[in-house]
Amino acid sequence: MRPDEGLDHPFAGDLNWLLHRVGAVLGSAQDEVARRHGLGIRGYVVLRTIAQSEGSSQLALGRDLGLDKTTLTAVLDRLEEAGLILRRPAPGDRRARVCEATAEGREVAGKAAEEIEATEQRLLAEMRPRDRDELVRLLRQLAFGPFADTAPISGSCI
Amino acid sequence: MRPDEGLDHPFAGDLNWLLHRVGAVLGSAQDEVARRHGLGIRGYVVLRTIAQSEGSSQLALGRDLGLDKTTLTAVLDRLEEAGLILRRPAPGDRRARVCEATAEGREVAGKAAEEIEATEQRLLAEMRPRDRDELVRLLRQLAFGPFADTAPISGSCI
DNA sequence: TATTGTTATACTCTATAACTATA
DNA sequence: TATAGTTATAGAGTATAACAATA
Repeated sequence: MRPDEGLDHPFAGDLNWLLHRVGAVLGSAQDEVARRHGLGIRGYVVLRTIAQSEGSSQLALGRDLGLDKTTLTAVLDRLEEAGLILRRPAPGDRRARVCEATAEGREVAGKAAEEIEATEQRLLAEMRPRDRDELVRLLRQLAFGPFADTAPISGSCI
Repeated sequence: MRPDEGLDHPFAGDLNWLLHRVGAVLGSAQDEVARRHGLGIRGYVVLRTIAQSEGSSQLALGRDLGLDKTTLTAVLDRLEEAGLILRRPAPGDRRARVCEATAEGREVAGKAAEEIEATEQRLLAEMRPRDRDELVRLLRQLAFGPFADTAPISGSCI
């Protein structure tokens, strides 16, 4: 890419547009992979989080991922129906339920993760690894800094 | 923010999740501003592009912004109904129509743009300007590099 | 009285395809 | 036969509020 590529585009300097445009291309490619594993990208994110965490409640899960509880209920319903997760009453608070991945759920999450990472590598093949890491570092700085305490946003594509 | 903030989060290293999370927080704040001007964030993006360009056809507009034609038709219908744009037959190709902003459309686009930029500055107050510029540069490298020729994606939040 | 989670409703958005008009 | 744009329809996703159970 030429260093000035895209500079004539009306939103070439607009952070929000760039985030959504790059996220849309990467996200739709990864969503396609997730669908081949019987999940959407959102189902994948939720399942993988559950598989990697130790029995967190639904509200805690929603806070971590920026999803509100009604959206999360629908996603968990599908994952549970597919036998990928279980919901158990939380020990110590009978209002809450904690989610656990089943053995099959962990297997699906792991296989999907491998393919989804490969998809990212393929799409980012032209970018220097150092730039990719820097991009992640800068985004993390926002996501876990000033943006960390934002209320859940459902229409967030994930 | 501590340098290791968020590193225990299951998706702290996932580029796609970070893009969507940061985009959701920034995007929903800017969408709220756009709504106060009678637009959504997508209507704002389309209107501003039209206001800054010289009579481009609808398909060209869609290609620039990554929107497909059916989505764009609906957005343009609302902008035209609100008196912010006009659609004229394209000179030289009577199938096509070119879009132009009205005086009111340019005024609304300009005022909304000011407030939307201020919103970004407020949310990014903690980030060094150099880092913000680097973030935009890296995203642009993808958006106008390997991602440039991706087909329109409607479910892209913008 | 507040919190966890579910359900119901209406609303918006999207995808697909069919369609008109023109090239 | 291909392209620019519109319309129709069905499906998915979302937001809001109300609700049950528990704290």
